Amino acid sequence: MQLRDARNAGDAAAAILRRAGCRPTAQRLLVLQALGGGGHVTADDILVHARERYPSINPSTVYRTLDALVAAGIARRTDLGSDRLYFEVARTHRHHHVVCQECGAVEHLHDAALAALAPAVAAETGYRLTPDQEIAIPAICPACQSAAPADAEKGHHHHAHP
Amino acid sequence: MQLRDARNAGDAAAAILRRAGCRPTAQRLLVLQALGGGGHVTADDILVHARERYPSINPSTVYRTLDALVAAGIARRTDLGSDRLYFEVARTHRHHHVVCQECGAVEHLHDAALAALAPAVAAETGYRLTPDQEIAIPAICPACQSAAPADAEKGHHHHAHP
DNA sequence: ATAAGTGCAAAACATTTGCACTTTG
DNA sequence: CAAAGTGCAAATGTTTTGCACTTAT
Repeated sequence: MQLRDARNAGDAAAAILRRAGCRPTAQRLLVLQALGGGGHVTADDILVHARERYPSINPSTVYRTLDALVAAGIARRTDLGSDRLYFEVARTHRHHHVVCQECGAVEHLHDAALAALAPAVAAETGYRLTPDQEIAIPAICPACQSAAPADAEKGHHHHAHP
Repeated sequence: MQLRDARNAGDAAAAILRRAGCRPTAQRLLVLQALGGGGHVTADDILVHARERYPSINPSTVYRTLDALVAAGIARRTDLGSDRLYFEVARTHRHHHVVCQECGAVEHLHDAALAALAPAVAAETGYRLTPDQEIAIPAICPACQSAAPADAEKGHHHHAHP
């Protein structure tokens, strides 16, 4: 049945969880799987994904699992400028995000691209950039640039989160 | 009584409201006044300020007034990376924000300081920066740099919003 | 008078928490 | 079995909304 399937499919995932001191339950494997796409997802995205295979899973469980994964350094909580929290698999190297204001698409930006920022900020304000926080940069993605010359008001496409 | 006082003190403010097509009520003048400090405040900050002079003012009124002021271009809704919304008086020139992760202090950053950013973002991702969105940059303010060498965990000072 | 603005109570949200029950090791 | 994890229901905190009442013009 579903329980066993989920557990078998996620041998590597189970190991990841164990290493983090978490018991590999079906629910947690599904959360990890939803995160595994490499994209940026909300708790609700994860819940929806998990419910497909495990309908009884509860939001609390998703939130608690995410907390545990973040604490274990497996997941990362990311502010993308909206009112909800986003989560992604933790990467080893720091990166930032460009977020399309039209469709919500998100891309990574190497830390190096912001190299010039720290000195400029320090010079103007004396503030020092934190070495581990990510910066969310509102922007327009290439697809939306060509698709919608200037209709900011109406037809928000909202492609899925990439 | 309070009503008249508030109204007299805010002749210029009343004019601002009228120009925006808003009737200058005591409540709105107080919202404007709370915003007037030039800082970044939450709806609740404004509510607290307004209640000092007008105890019966309601959160809904603050929110509705802020909506109106934002729509009129008088106020600006600003994402400072927290879970609540911040508001400030709209400036004519675009600027960004550095936000101290230790105490919450906020400073402005001239758009020019980010001049190098747009080309770097375009080169790496193809995304184009939006001309009117602000970027919130998490950082550590000078005061917190010297005050707290490395106690990220405990003594969060949380000075008032500047 | 008429439209705009207000207060209140209730709803909408995303997220958190207390607690009893179930699962894992 | 004990500890960890789960579901459920209720609470949280911020923001929004419906509606009847008040105020500004």
